[in-house]
Formats: sequence, structure tokens, C-alpha cells
Amino acid sequence: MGRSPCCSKEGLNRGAWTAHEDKILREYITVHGEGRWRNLPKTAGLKRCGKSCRLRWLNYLRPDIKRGNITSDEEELIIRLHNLLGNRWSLIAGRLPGRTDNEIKNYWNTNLGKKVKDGHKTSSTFCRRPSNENSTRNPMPHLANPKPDSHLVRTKATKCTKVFFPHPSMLQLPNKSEEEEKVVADAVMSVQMELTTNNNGFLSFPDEEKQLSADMLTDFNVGDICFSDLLDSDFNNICNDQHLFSPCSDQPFHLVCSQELLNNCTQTNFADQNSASNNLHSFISFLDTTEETLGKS
DNA sequence: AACAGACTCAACCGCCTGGGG
DNA sequence: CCCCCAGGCGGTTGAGTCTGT
Repeated sequence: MGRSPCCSKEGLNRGAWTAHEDKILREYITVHGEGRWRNLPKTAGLKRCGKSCRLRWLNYLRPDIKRGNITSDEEELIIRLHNLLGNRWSLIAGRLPGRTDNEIKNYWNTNLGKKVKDGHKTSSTFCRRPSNENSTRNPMPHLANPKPDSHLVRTKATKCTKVFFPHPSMLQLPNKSEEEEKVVADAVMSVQMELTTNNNGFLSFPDEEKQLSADMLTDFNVGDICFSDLLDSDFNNICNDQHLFSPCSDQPFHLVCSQELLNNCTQTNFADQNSASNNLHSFISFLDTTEETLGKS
């Protein structure tokens, strides 16, 4: 296409895959399994580069790929996950069984991006971007006129892999009454009852299995949530105003939230992991609950 | 019917990351 | 610590298709 190839591809087929090529690739992977993509074309007898084979398999040939229209449930989940995660399509795709990152990315760029921009400008649920009414056809509307303060399209975000829950005695929140501080302390304690902290006060799960089972939906890992995105988002002001989040630039990140929110998180969503694991609605309702709680004044 | 513009989405790109030597 | 390589990622492209005139 427009760019020069990253490596020599002389003699290799490019462009759309033929049914014959698909058949060869599918049969090869069925026998030999995935991986070793670089050697695959030569071994399988395909005139394609390894990357192309990998992409074709992952985005089109894989047996668990779900073809067909995105359902309304999936659409809503994509929007909410995008609101949380930004353009991390692989992460979003990981929450939508059978959907690929490429498919979701395309769907967003051609449908949801525009829908969010045009239809939900006033909703706090969605990413708000300045509309560009003068723009002509643009297949990627969210990429047009990127703004410095755009907080969702950011490919190099920092993952937060640890959350620091201070001991209640460590909490010294400004302008808090004794009763309010007790509420916060109770909230922290309730989380610590569900989880455990290591010696440094960092959140950890008792073992790997429980860590995985505690994930939201099928495998929503707390480490996948980029808190820097949350802090850059509209949540930032809300949370700062209410002392829900108190980020420290050079210190462990303090996460403090209300008892109600914590109860919703731990009881409604984490406690019943088995039934929730395959239920999109539970995750959506969790996000609803979380946002509503955070949005309370 | 013919054409042009709009739209879709498979495929490609360069860059980044993690593992191994 | 550095280098190399394979794999993975998000951004981008353009051929094919759709739609309006």
C-alpha cells in the first residue's frame, strides 16, 4: 500500500487472501498449531509473510471467530469499555468473546465513533469530542483534528498494576468529619476483607486462581484498568472534588471510594463470579452503578 | 444506466515489548 | 547491559461495495 514494506517481500502474495490460501493456512494450523509465524509460510507452502498469516488467522480464520453484526449489548459494552480503556482494542476485544480487535476497531471507527460524537455529546457516559461539522467524509472521525486535551485516544498509556490501600489509621483526609473518616475507613477495611494486601500495603489476591476468578466478566483484570485514563477523564474533577481518588504523582496511588461503591463492586459483581462471567449485563450494570455513584454530588 | 462520493473492512505498516542468548 | 528476534499492538490505507443523483 502506501508505505514501503518493513522487510523484503519479493515474490510474496499481497492483498486479499484466496480461498485456497485460507485452506492451506487453516489446515496447517489445525495440524501444527499456532506460533512460529515467521517460518509458517515456508513450511506451509504459502507465499505470504508470517505477519500476514498470523493476522489472517487471528482476524478471520480462527474457529471461534463470531461473524455477523455486533449486537446492541456488545455495542454498549464496547462504548463503555472504550470510555474506560481508550483505544486499547485488544483489551476491549478480550471482553467480547469471538470478536477481534480489528473488527472492534473498524466498528468503532465506522459506527460508534460517529455515533458517540453525534448522538451523545451531552452524556457523561461517552467520550466527548468537539464536533467537526465542516468535515467531509472521514472514515475515522475520531482521528480528525485531534485535540491536546483528548483523553481517550492515547496509545501509550501507563498501566496501573498495583493499587495502594492505606491502612485506615494512615488516612488523613482534609476537611472530613470524624464520621466521614469512619465511613472511608470502613470502606477500606471492607475491601481488605475481600482481598489481602502484602507487607507494603499493595493490593494482592490470595493466589493466582482467585486473582483470575475475581476478574470482571470473563477475565477482567484490575491491572487492565488504566487509572491514569480515569484520572485524565471526567472522573478526575468529580473524584478530586469529592476526595474519592487522591492521586499522588510520585507516591503509591491512593484509591479511596465510598462504602456504597465498594459494596456494589464487591457484592454485586465480584461475589457472584460464576453467573456474572458470561453475563454482559452484569458488567454493564456494574459500570452504570460505578458511574452513578461517582457522579453523585 | 452511469457516475461520483461515501462507506466498510481486510490487510498492511511501523513501533513496542518481552524473552532468550 | 546489550542485541536480536518473534509476536503483538494500534494506526492507516485502499480496493470493493453501497448509495444518492
